[in-house]
Amino acid sequence: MSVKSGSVRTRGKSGPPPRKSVTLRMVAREAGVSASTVSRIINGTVNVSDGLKNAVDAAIAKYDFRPNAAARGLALGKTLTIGVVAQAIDSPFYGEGLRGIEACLRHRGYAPLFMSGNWADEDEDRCMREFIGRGVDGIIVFAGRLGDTKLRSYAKEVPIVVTGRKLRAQGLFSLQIDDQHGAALAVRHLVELGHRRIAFITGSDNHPDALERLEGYKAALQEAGIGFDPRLIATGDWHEDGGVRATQLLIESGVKFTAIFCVNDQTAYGACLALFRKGLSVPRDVSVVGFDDLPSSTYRLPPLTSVRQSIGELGEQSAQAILQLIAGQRPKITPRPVELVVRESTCAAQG
Amino acid sequence: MSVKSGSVRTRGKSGPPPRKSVTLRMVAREAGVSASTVSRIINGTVNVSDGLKNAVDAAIAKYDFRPNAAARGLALGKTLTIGVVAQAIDSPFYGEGLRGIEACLRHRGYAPLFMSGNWADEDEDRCMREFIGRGVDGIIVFAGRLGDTKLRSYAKEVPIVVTGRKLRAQGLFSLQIDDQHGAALAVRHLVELGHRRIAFITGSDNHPDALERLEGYKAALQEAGIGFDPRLIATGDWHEDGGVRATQLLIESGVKFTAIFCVNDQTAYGACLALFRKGLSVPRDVSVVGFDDLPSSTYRLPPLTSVRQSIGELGEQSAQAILQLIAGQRPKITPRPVELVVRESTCAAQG
DNA sequence: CTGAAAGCGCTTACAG
DNA sequence: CTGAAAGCGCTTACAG
Repeated sequence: MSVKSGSVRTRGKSGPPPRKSVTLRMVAREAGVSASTVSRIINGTVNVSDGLKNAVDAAIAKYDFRPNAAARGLALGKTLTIGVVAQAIDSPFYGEGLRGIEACLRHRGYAPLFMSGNWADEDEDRCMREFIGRGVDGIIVFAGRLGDTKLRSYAKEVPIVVTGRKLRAQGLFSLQIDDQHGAALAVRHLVELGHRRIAFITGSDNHPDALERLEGYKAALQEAGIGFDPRLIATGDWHEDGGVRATQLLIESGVKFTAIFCVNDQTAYGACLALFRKGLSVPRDVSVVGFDDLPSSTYRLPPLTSVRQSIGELGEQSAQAILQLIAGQRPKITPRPVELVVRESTCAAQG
Repeated sequence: MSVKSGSVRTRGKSGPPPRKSVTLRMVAREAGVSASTVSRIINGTVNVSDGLKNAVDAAIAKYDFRPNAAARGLALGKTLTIGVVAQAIDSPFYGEGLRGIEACLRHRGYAPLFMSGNWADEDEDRCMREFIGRGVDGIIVFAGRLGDTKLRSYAKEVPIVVTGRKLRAQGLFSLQIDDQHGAALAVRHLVELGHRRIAFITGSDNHPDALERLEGYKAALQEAGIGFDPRLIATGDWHEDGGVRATQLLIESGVKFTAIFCVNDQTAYGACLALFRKGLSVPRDVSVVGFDDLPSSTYRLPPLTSVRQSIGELGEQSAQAILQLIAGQRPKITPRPVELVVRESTCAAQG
């Protein structure tokens, strides 16, 4: 933090270069018209003669003029910026969603402002306030955990789109995938392969998604006439590490199982590693199914069977929805249904 | 895109809620002082009596006042925003870097504006212009590929930090890791394990990082008295898929090898999968080493031996550097040296 | 069709 | 210590 005297001495020279901004007025003077006219031409809110348009375009090009976004935002009351709350920007899950959001937004002249909630309520709340202070035109809460009440109240200040809830309100839209159905798909697949002792590794802290997936697991079991055995349920943390630990516990508990359904792919990666450490082979000894179908699941050893939810697409849809909300329309968007992708981490039960 | 008549009818009601912004003046009136004073109190640029301060704080709290960032930016000539150019936001490599950047920035009141260059010069260039138009206070080009000349010219308009180059100039700072040394570390490790036929899968399009790593590979080989065999060099694309294809080609070419050094971890993941498909076991039949040491490499089967460069830390350092540049200081930051992390994808050469 | 003027909400020399 | 005023760069009714 301390500044060496040498650099103090030269600070004047090493400082930031003078940001000589080109303004609308300079362009206007060059083109021989008023700033208003240039503004209108740029925004296409007026019809002008080709000659005039060319003159203005030339002036813009000459000065390499780019309108000041802050000034524009102030005058317009909007910033062409969308706040995006995710839990962690480095996470295969969020990464994919953010890519979808960015891709969609960029085509419409909007830019995303990303912030991480770090799986903590206070952090997520801070993100919201920061976004509102920055005057974003809308906020996307991607797989967040902020309470519905809080969300509803923020929605009074700025349009909000959330994923993973049923919540609807004025200026608030939510997009939800069918977790329960997806989980049932996974378990049915295992049942069809002859598995009867199927473990489930859930996520931490009773997250709604985990609860729904557990319901789907139970439903599919019941459907197949298999009794629910609580000893087959272990708790992870949505990350690889939780999958490793939960699987170790499962093995050490001595309970018998020939397959594991994991609450998400990262948990499944961990489960596979724990199995490997115990000398168990996937799928020969234990079949494993994940949920999400992250891009990297194709490249796992063995490639992972998983329930696909197109997170990238969900991101795109969230972006579309927030833009519609901003435009004063009610979004009519439904996420694509989940589907099972069978790869090589599952096979028929032994014997 | 079309709007159903039903929603048109109710548009007035379903539109965005009136964003009744609380302004400095309202707070000032409430507190019985002028806007100037409130502004000064908020910014801490003045000493006031406790009574006055409390009154103002109360008024701020009462109205839940949050200064308008656009107005602030316009008046101050800065936005407290840093543009970050990455190639893809969904990528384990960039994800880790962006997390580091975000974490560091947030503590200083700055927010990152992310955009993806998509490995395309034009896209990256567009990001730069967009950022400048939005008046970001600085730009971080994280593992970008924009030409040095272009970068130098942009640096005249706004402070820039780039990773992966030697480039230095007024308002420009670069952070570079020692690719060559890292590659040599990997190959030496393989040589020590008795490998003599070591393949190298490089990245696409002669990216400088790939070139440097190739140099390191050659140097370590020479050091060990092993001749360079061009048939052992294959080209990937920095992604899993390229690793798969390159490895297939290597195998099908009939050239003998007992180890593969990959230009990055994702390529190594692909190599492992291709090996698996051909019935070859890692590390028993072929040892594999990656570069980056992505978080997920710990959880691969088998856990991957890799050259660690702390990308998250590099992100943090870039953020620190850009902040220093903005403050008019010359950054004095050096990335942590790379190191080899030995896991289970490498073992002694057979026979 | 085009320009002068006011205004977006904040900051900061400039005077008291 | 505090307020009135000007200014940041853009947009847009309001008049010609």
